[in-house]
Amino acid sequence: MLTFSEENYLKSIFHLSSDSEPGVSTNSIADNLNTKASSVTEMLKKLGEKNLIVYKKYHGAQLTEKGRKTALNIIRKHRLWEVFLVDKLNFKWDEVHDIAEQLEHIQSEKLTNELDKFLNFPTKDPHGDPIPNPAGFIKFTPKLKLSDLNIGETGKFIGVKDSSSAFLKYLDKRQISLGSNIKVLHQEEFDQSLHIGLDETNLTVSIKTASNLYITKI
Amino acid sequence: MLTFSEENYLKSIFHLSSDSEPGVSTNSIADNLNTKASSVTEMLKKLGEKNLIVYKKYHGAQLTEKGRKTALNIIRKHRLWEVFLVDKLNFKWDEVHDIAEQLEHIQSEKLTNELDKFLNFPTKDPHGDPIPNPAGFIKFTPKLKLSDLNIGETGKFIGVKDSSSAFLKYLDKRQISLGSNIKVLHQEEFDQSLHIGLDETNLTVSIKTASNLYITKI
DNA sequence: CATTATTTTTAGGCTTACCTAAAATATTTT
DNA sequence: AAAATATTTTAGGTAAGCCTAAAAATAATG
Repeated sequence: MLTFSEENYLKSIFHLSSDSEPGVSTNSIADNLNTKASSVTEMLKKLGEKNLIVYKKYHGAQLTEKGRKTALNIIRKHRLWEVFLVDKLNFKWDEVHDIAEQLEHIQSEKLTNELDKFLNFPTKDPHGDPIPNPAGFIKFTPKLKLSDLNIGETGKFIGVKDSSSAFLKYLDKRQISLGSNIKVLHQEEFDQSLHIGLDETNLTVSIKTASNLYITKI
Repeated sequence: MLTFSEENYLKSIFHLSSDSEPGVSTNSIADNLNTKASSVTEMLKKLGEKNLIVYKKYHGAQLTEKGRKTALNIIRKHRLWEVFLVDKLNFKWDEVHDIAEQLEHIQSEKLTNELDKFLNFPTKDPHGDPIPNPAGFIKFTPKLKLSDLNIGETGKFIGVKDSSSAFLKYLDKRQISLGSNIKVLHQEEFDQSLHIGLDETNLTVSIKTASNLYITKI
């Protein structure tokens, strides 16, 4: 049985892990969790003792298999609850994160699995992120950004990098929604903004926006 | 914003309050929450400072209007989640309490109200207990027990006093379910057990069981 | 009504998860 | 590679919520 705090650290370490860098740094975790480096050090020691991470002083943390499974279970719950909130309770995709942050800590395997069944075994959450299965398997799709496309290419919008409420609301306003096909028509020289074709209309998005949209080439 | 602990104390004080006795005693709260009297004293001071209870040293605690509203909101969430678990996720009435104990602390008024709507504004939880409305109004029905009936009288089973998993499972086994009509046929002299008629069958229940079943005369 | 028993509070400790400030280690720069 | 900078850890504190044991207040009893 882990505390909420321990669970949040594991989740943070999971999200900050990349294939390239072996260890997740103390400061990056502190930033991510809005806490101080000294608090992180303390927690890393504890998680290390519980064999959830491998912690080497001054060299960051790496999830063990046990830690990874635990993190993925929390992420599974988070994303299932997000689907519940949007599909069943009429929440918008920009309103669900904070509530799911609370719900992800509810302990009941049966609950998680019954919820999964009730929602018809969804594979993605409302932001396009994949939902791990009960065994902790997660299907990663290569993360191509809209800004990576060449002029003339078309992509299908499948997820967001920045899932802040502000960004999600902005996308709603521009009517850019998950599943849309987006064609890159032209790129401005001076600010790299992209002219894109979306359904029957054309619009312009900044390079910053474009690099927050995940797509698959089609 | 209250902590889980503070919320649990308020709920406990609410459940232990009766019209007759003005204050809820320190020890009864300690028993109810499986904690020690000294911990309770400490918390009562804090809740008093927050104007959630009126606390007089050595004379127990009484909820203020603010405290009562807060307690009822937590109870509302607890009972709505229980309905959700039973009606939507196929849980049995004896499996929902512990999970609802966790879910009742989720903070989001919108979530509570959308859940209420999704469940079609239920008025009772799976154990027959009334669900407070968003304003904190709760409809109490007079609590008559099966053991209060006279021989020959009939009552409708509307709720349980003891909602422990063991008791609920026992009722399932005897096929005594919410809504059944129960007629008191005879009472044994030596152990006060009751012979009752339930649907087309007759059975015997101990006086202890009978005093844990709430009914309305019909 | 004084004595005994029970209940409640106080005093002093413990753990978790935070914090700041100082010390230690790594990394980068010259 | 030595000096400067950045990162991380250690040391020492705080608040919440729990604990045990002792003291104080209330309630029960002869």
